[in-house]
Amino acid sequence: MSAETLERRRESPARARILDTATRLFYAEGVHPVGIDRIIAEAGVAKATFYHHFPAKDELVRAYLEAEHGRQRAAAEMLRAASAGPREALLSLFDHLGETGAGPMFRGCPFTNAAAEYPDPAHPVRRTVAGYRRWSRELFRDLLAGCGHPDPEGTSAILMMIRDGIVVGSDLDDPDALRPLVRDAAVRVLDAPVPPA
Amino acid sequence: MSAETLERRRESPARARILDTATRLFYAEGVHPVGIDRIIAEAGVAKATFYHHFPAKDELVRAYLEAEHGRQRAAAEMLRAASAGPREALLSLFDHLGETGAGPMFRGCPFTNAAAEYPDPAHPVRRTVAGYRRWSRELFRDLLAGCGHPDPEGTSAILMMIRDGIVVGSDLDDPDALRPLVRDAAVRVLDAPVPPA
DNA sequence: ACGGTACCAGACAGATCTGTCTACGATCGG
DNA sequence: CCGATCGTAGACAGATCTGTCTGGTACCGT
Repeated sequence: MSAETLERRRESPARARILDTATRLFYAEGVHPVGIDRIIAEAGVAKATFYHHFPAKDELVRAYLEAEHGRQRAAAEMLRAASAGPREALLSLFDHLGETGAGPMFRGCPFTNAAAEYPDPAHPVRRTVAGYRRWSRELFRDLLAGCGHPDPEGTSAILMMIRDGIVVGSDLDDPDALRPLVRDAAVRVLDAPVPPA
Repeated sequence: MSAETLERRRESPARARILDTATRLFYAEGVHPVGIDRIIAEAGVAKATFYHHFPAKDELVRAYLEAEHGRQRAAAEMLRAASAGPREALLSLFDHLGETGAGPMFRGCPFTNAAAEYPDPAHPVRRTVAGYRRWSRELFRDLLAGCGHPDPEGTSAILMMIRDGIVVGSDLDDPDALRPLVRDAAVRVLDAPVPPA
């Protein structure tokens, strides 16, 4: 198969319709409860077309998560560019997280939600989730290093805890009660004295 | 139906076998992927017996979560009793969380995992999850109030974020790297100056 | 004009799943 | 001894699900 063929296939409007529909349904209702039949019906696509673009449902799940990863990378890059410095970028990342979590369509983190449906850590979907989380943690770490934090490694892991807590809590508890605490939480972790250890 | 009948039914060994098996399988593999047929086969119980004790699968899921809630209540009470004061109790709760997360069978929080499989917030299973989270948050709040913290309300919500971050991270990232950071994270949140707000 | 590719429509196999049902044995209080 | 209850074993209906396959249409580069 030629490179142009692969390229054309990746840009196919049918493929885009499948991926858009899957993104909407997977995020709103979960992966396993949403069947292929439903996706192709709502995308207006034939079954053969679906299996032409995606060899199996799991590959569609992976593509859904990869696309989400791409969107988050772009959003993070925009926030970083609009911020005065690394510390402001970090804090606006958390503000953004709190705002997203208070939106009406928020249903938690697509990655952790998907991971909950794939118990096997060796599964390709789980590896995709792991890749996203690695990127997220490294983003925190690099911004911390950029603003001269004495412990970027450990603090990035603790910021990751805060991040997970915001997305889980915004989904399962009251997101409006959580939102005003988001920046406070990040600042507490950022400005706390690092233990001697 | 008499009160004794209900009591006998609740203590039935067949019911206990069903619940134990369901607990093991639901936690390890998720709720939807584990079918009734598999549960009754591994529990050594007839199908009619299952539907005699549980009107539907969702009720079994609820019972599984309620039982887990009970175990966590007992564990928290033990830790509280063994601690010198509320602050020590709080910190040992987090230590306990980190240790559990590093165990070989750890698969994340049973409640958030179950919630990820039930998108509808009005579903009985989701209400059960919400009840557990309310209890957990109030436990934090009361311990904070007990050790004279100036902002038990907001800080309990931030500790809840840390809690969620520990269970998610222990499942999806490297639990052994996370464990030494757990107490540090809790202390940073506990001892940070409360913003003027 | 022709071959390759993309696409639609839908039947189909084979394997799930939940929940109901029949039929029968064991135990135990009254 | 009798009726209620608890239990086992398993067939069954009805609705899923994934992935394959057939058949036909349309475009596009050569």
